[in-house]
Amino acid sequence: MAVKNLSEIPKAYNPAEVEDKWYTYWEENDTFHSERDDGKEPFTIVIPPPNVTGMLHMGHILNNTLQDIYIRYKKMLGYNACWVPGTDHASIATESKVIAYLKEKGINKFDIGREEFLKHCWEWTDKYGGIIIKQLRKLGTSCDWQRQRFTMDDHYYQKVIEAFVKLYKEGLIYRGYRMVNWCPASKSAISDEEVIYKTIQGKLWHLKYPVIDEQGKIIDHVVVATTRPETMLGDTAVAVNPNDERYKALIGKTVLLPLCEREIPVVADDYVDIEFGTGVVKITPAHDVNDYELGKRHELEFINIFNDDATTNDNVPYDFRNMDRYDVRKKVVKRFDELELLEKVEDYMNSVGYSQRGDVPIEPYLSDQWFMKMDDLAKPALDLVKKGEIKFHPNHWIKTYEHWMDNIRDWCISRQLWWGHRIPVWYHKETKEIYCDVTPPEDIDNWRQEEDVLDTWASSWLWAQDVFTTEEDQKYYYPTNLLVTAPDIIFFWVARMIMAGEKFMGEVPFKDVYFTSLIRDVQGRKMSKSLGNSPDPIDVINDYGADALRFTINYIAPLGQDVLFDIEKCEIGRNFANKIWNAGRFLLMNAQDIELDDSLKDKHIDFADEWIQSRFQNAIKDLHSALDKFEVNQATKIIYSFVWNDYCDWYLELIKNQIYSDDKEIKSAVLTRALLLFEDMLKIIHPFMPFISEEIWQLLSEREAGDSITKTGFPKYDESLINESAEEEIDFVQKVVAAIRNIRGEMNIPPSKQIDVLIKGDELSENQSKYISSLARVKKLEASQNVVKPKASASALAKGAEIYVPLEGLIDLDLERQRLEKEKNRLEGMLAGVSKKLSNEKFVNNAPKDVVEREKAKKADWESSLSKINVLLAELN
RNA sequence: GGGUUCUUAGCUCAGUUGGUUAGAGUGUCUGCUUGACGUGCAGAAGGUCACAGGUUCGAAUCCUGUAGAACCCACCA
Repeated sequence: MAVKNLSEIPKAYNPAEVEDKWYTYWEENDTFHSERDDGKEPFTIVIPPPNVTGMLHMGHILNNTLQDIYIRYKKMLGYNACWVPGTDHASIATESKVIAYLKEKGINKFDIGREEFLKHCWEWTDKYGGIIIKQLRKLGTSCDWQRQRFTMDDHYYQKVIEAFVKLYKEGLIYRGYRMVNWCPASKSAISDEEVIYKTIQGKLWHLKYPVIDEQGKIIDHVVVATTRPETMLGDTAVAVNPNDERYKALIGKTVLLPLCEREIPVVADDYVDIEFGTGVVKITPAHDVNDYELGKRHELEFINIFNDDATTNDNVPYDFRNMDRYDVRKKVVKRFDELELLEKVEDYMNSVGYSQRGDVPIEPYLSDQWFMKMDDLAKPALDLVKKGEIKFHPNHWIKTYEHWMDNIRDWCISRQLWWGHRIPVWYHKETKEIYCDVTPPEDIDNWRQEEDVLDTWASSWLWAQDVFTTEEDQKYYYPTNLLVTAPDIIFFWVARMIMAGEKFMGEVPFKDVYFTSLIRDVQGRKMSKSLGNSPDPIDVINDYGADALRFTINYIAPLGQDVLFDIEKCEIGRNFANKIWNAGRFLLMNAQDIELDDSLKDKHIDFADEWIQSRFQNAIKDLHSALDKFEVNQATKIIYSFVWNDYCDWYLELIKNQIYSDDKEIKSAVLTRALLLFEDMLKIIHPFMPFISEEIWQLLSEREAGDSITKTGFPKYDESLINESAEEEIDFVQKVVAAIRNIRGEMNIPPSKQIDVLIKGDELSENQSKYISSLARVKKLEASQNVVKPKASASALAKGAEIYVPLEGLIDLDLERQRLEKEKNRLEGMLAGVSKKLSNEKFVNNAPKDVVEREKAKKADWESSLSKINVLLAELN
């Protein structure tokens, strides 16, 4: 083995120079492509498809880094890892963008017609659809780009239609005239899940309605309280609670609806809360969900007063027509005031449903829509999760999922849009007969196809199964293994994919679901465009490097809790990358002028080698365990502390003597081992930081064309390398060195000044002396049980051994006394605790034996230390 | 109204079934041109584990309650 000849390795790692280079290399060499291979077990992930016109944001970074970690990790473990990327057509989101774009050019979609409009949508998709995909490459994602899919691909489109037809024929999809959530901005129905409730400071208007007798004479007034006075134009009743003593006489009477001059009944219904407002409710059956139900119970008239954009229609009095709903509100209130029918206006905090996409208040609206029956689909999907066939991480999401599934209502799947999967239903022009199939009716001229398209989620719910375009592929890769997604789409997507998997495949779509953290800013606010608190990940990558961003975001992201992200936190990852870089640089620079020799790797071994191997095996073991439990931030911490603390801070320092040895063979043996371990270390780093690990791996020796660290195996855990006695020995060295450094620090002894050290304790091995001397900068080191403390010296304890540093002329007795007093106090405190425990009979009798034994050992240990400290203190005086 | 999660060092967070001296990063302070790295090295200070009860020989950890925070669901005219 020979390291590459390096004229100069830059002092600081420069990610910008290496990242694009390796991504191109990986793509050119098909590094991420997966083919069916029956001899290999697949590990499959389907990407949560971002909106085709979307831009990468911080949430995507966390999400996709996690997927990439698992794909690269599993690939290195020998699985046939396949990560299918793609995008979602995002029906409503994309359509509104195209509409806005056309509007600027003065074009209305209805003027140009469906076909023309869809052309614009496809142009838009082609123009912006590649952006997020390119951005993902900057992050280093190892997606199988040859398998890139789009929810409007021909094959996928066909599958969506087939699913609809199947469910329709089974009676699970039906058409109905129902009250739905209407988005006046997109002029479409939306599902319950697309309604976001916001708490809004509003008002409660108290309106007086005249009560009339049979002759039409006003005999009284009732006062109704409403947050939406404009809907009074559609009122067809007034309701009171049947048990409300105040209004018993009113039931069955008639009210003359002001402005409309319509006579409407007073009905009695339990729905009315006696305590709330005036106890009298105006009923608008066509524009309120509760009023709708009440209207059906009392067979009231349903008067729709709005057009599809929430302007008033011809069902309202002439003066109020063709006005925006909020203008009508003002006008209605004003007129009531003029008529002296406005009793009062109160401030009122109200929860208002907004359209998720349109960001305007939704309007409950009666219309013909398509619905999917949920009960039969939800039950098995719930069972799969409850039985553990699909595992949620963290698993508390099961409760949320269960609650939703238990209370699920039918899903409104039709959208009054054009961009999407058009519902495969045709209506006979004459007979009104309904035809539903994957192919249009033969006598197509006699039929009219349904105008509506499907909800985006009624296409993406097939994602896990239909990104595979051949039966063989589907059979091989499905069920997928892991889904990584944000919890905010648990209902939209996760739940429905589980339903679709069970319904169409008879099998779970994935075995594990990892719900990622939500990324917030340092103040804990959601990242949003309007707040401007969402950094552009591409800027962050340019400033810090993709590896740094990847590592940082996982390092700070706990499983299941929000992440408070700040760009400056990327210093964690950048510094770490730089640390790895410099460790490699150090080894490579020293290996330049010698021959590395694999046959030397078992020669001149000492316990530093055994120690680091043991530490490394432990790290591998812990890493597997953390990743198996989806504790990815724990995994990053294992890597960080092994690389930084064990490998760099101690191991490299311990072997420096040998690296600088004049004996070429020793030097060669030590460097060979250090580099072999370093190479293994790069492999465990690779899933987390693919670029820098590839870069250095390629520098370590001459590689074949197309080789990649990605294709190497993950280092195998080897229990025989666990070496507890080596760990013990180095632990002692570390403690002694730390104690001496502490004395140096506290006594202000400059690092450049060499000191003598005496240790009263067991004699040291040759290696131990060597290491302690060099790491603590010791001139003369002596260790034995016969050591006597020199007069003017500072002292400390380490694992029972007494350490003396003679400081004639340098020692500050007060400082030394303080140091020892501090240690004495600490020991006394701990001793008091353990003594109390051991003198408690109940503890001694009840606690497990090994716990009691441990406490006893502690006590003995501390007592011995304390007495030594006391002697040292006495000697000071 | 129902539910979920959370409250540990100045800040951000670990702390696995209750049992070592409650840890890390960052920030602060001190020292360091030590032949990889100042994006670094060494050292130090800093915590009544939100509060109150309870269970237990023993609680940051389990239970109950209180206060506070975030989110989800339902929804109030």
